[in-house]
Amino acid sequence: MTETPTEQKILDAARKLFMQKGMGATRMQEIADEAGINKALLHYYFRSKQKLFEHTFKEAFGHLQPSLQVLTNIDLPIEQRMRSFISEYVDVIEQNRFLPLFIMQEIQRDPANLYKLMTSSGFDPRKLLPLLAKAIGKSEKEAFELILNTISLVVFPYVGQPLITHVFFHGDEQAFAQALEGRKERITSLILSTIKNQ
Amino acid sequence: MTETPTEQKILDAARKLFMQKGMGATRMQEIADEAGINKALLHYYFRSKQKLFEHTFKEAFGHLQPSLQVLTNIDLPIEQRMRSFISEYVDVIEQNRFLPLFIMQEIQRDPANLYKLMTSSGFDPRKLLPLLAKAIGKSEKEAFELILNTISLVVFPYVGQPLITHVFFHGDEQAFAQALEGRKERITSLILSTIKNQ
DNA sequence: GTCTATATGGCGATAGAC
DNA sequence: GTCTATCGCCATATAGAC
Repeated sequence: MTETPTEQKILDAARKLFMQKGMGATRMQEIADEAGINKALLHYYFRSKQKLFEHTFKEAFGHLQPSLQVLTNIDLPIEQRMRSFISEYVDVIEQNRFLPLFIMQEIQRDPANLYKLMTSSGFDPRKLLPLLAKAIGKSEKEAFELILNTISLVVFPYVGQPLITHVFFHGDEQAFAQALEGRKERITSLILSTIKNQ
Repeated sequence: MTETPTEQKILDAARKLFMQKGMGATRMQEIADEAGINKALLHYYFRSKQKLFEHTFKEAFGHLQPSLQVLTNIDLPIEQRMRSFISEYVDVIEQNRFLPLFIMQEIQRDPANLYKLMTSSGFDPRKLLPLLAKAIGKSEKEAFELILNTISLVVFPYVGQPLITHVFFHGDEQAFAQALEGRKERITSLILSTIKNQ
């Protein structure tokens, strides 16, 4: 802890660039320039690009955990849980735009590692299905579909953002952001409509 | 047309590897090995890696075009159009499992190129919004959300498949496929419920 | 058309002075 | 701790023999 100013500058720069361009397309030189320091210093503080990336990623991924945890809070009614989950999940993504993309990539590369990352911070999605099934009074199959639909609706727009922005907003990212305003609430309504009885 | 056997071998190898690993992570050497020929031959038939990639991508992406076209068929009622679109889109993906991932990667790499690819085959998503807005009797903003939600629900499970299979089905891909059975119809119902008046 | 050998350039990483 | 200079590798691409 208690990071040095330089270390902090590096992390800020790395986060920003990884967010914008992803790990593969980001050059160490760019991070150094953005941080206003030399390329060699990156390797002095973090041994490799991979380690630097993992560091910034874990930091960001950790922010998702609270929103996942809320799903398992059986003291709240299911409607409330879903509402909070969607709201917090979207907020975190908005502040860490590269997270969905990274997760997509990591899903293809090593899904087991990603699962380990989740469980190691105390959230096991496998335990989620029985919990949700009971809460909605339906089968685990339907609980699975509930969570699948929710994540789909929340995450996809951000993964598709470059194309969506280009096609529908002529490259204007602010217009894209504006189009997504209030989407949290609309998704919530749509999802909740699927768990009403009948 | 009438490709030479070597050309065909290259295309088969390239398609397979690009789909599995993406353009950035696939090496020309790997393609040559998979095709059973030499690296230099790749450049003899296709001038560059970029050109080879675009060639295979266009081929695969072309399979999606018919399902997109059906959206613009104003002779059909909107409910029918959405139903057919979802059904055909899912069918194509089921038969080309890596296509969503392929497209995801291209979205990040070069969205403008992807858009050009769509329009060049006669489908312009920009013209879709006014069409859909009229059909559902709502604003273009709501038409945008309609198409966004639909694609999200259709595509996401396939992009997330490796993680989903690992977490919820302990690696059993058949169980995953089974869980998605009938999803076409469930998505359709959900989507159609959003375009009913009020 | 197909191969071997090599040019060319970029990037991550390191050595070593200060 | 921070810098300059450079190494070493790998990937795309090309030259040229056969």
